[in-house]
Amino acid sequence: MNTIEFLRRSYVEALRSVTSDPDRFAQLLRPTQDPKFGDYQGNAAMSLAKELGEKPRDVAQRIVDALPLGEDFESVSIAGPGFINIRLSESFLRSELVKRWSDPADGLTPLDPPQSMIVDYSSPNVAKPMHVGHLRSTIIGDAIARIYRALGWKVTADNHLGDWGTQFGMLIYGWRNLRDDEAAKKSPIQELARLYKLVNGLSEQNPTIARACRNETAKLHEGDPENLALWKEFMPWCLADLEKIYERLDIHFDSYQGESFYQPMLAEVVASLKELGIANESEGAICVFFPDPDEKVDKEGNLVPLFPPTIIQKADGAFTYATSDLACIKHRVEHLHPDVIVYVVDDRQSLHFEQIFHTAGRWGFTGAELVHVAFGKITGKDGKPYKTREGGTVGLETLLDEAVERARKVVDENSGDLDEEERANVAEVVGLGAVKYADLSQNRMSDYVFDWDKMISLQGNTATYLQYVYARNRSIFRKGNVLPEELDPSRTEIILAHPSERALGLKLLQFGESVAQAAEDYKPNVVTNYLFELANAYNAFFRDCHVLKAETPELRDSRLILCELTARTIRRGLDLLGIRTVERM
RNA sequence: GCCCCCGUAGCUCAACCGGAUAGAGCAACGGAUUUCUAAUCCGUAGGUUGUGUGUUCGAGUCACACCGGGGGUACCA
Repeated sequence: MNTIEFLRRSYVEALRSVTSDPDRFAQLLRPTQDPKFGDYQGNAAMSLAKELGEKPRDVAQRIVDALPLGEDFESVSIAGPGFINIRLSESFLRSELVKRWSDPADGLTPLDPPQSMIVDYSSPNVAKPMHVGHLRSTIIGDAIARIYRALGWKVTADNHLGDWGTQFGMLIYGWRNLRDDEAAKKSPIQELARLYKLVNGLSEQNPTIARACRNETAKLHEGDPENLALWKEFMPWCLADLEKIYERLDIHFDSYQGESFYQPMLAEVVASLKELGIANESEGAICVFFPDPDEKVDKEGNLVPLFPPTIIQKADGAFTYATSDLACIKHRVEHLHPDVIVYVVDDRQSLHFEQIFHTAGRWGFTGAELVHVAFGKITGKDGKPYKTREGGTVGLETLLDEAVERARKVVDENSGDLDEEERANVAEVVGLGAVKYADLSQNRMSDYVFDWDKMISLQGNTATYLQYVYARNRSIFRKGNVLPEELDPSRTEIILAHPSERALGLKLLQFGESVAQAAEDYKPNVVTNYLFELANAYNAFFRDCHVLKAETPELRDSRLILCELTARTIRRGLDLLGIRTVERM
């Protein structure tokens, strides 16, 4: 159980003496911002006072009187207008830390009740090189999947590939007319990549080629056997190519159900929506309209719809991505029965998701909660979308290479004692970690400025800082010739006498509630904030409380236990974000 | 036109569905090194939270109106 949940149990009971709805006010229990106020504060009295017509401090006093002081709470006091400040007892912290030692989940407690979730993220177009624009969805989506999995949910990570688009017309055209047989034999993926680039360029300049490509795409969509055969031949190559980069990023999907997968269902979707009167013909296209049930009107007295209409079948008969997304919801709900479906897609598609979520609801697919986890764009220092110096899009692979290269430079400058192989590994872990963490540590809604120096710089809230704290921590065990397994907090008393020891102990016990918070809001930056605070608490401890030179063997062991718990928590926390650690750096 | 998102220190960002004196990092200045890894740490300085009204015990957070930036808005995805 999370520390705050434990506390809340007593708190709810105490609230029962002043309100019939204690759970609502128990939510107002939270960690204090300043340790001088204690560990947790309850803010219920002020708002309750109003309802009861009493003075806030009197209400607070009644709550405090009902709280069981003793074993678990060292002090409970009233401050200011009616804040209830709670300080946990050392014996409570100690016994929780002992439990934590043998907890394989490192203090993460399952979200109750455990449910199932589909996380839809990354979703690149196959056969086109991945670029910086795919980074956020991929990284944030993976973190959300990892976090929910760690909290006991059944998570399906699904990559909704763009595998049915116009790029295949170009590939088919190129393959037929411009293929280099030898190159194709040697590396079909590279040959496809070359052809895509080539034909894409050609068709921009040459309308005849552009038309030919569109024609090949149309034939594919109509089920032309030869084009379909080529598509089937290309797909495994494309997937293998994607897999390479996912492997490097340590990102793994449970399924790859892309646009092509839903293609056969689209006609039926349109038919069904028409039959139910949800979709209508308008200007030759089949559309879903969104009339406002409240019938709001504008200044001219015209009805204002909730949203503009969305087209599910174009006048030329083609389906749209709205159709595909609706088919996808239907399929997922009917076959996978998720409780929640999360779409990690950039903010610009907010309207689209509002439209299809609303439509799905009217269509009767209300079983799953549908969530659009939106995020802003990546910009350069000038505030404009991140581009290469030449103005082109930044390839993802190039970007990762540069991250590792930059990390390598720093490693070479600082870690002369590591051999070549270890340095390369450290550079990889640090470089990729920097890229991921820079993204995840930011509130996802705002645009974020891509800044190499800040990212790889090791001060402040960066992955490298945490990785370094971890490595220094491990160094203590090497230096002291101690194996963590040799420690045993059931034999060694954990001592929290120094304020820095106590603060670290408390911070360790707040891991679970932070991750739960991050999950609830789909905000990985809550985890990064926590880890940064934990690292700072550890640094203060490291400064104030010498471990190996502790005054007594008991104190030394106690501090080693705190070190080990910190290391585990950092490792686990970074793991939730898809970031690795190294023992030395 | 309408809708959505954003606006917090010079810069990059936090602030846990209204809580105590708005917190970090960078940059600046000052300090700590025969080290448990100085890639770390400590201190100083820096603010009318875009503006204005309102709601109340209490507002960066909520409401309304403006200002500024970005995005979306029926046949691309």
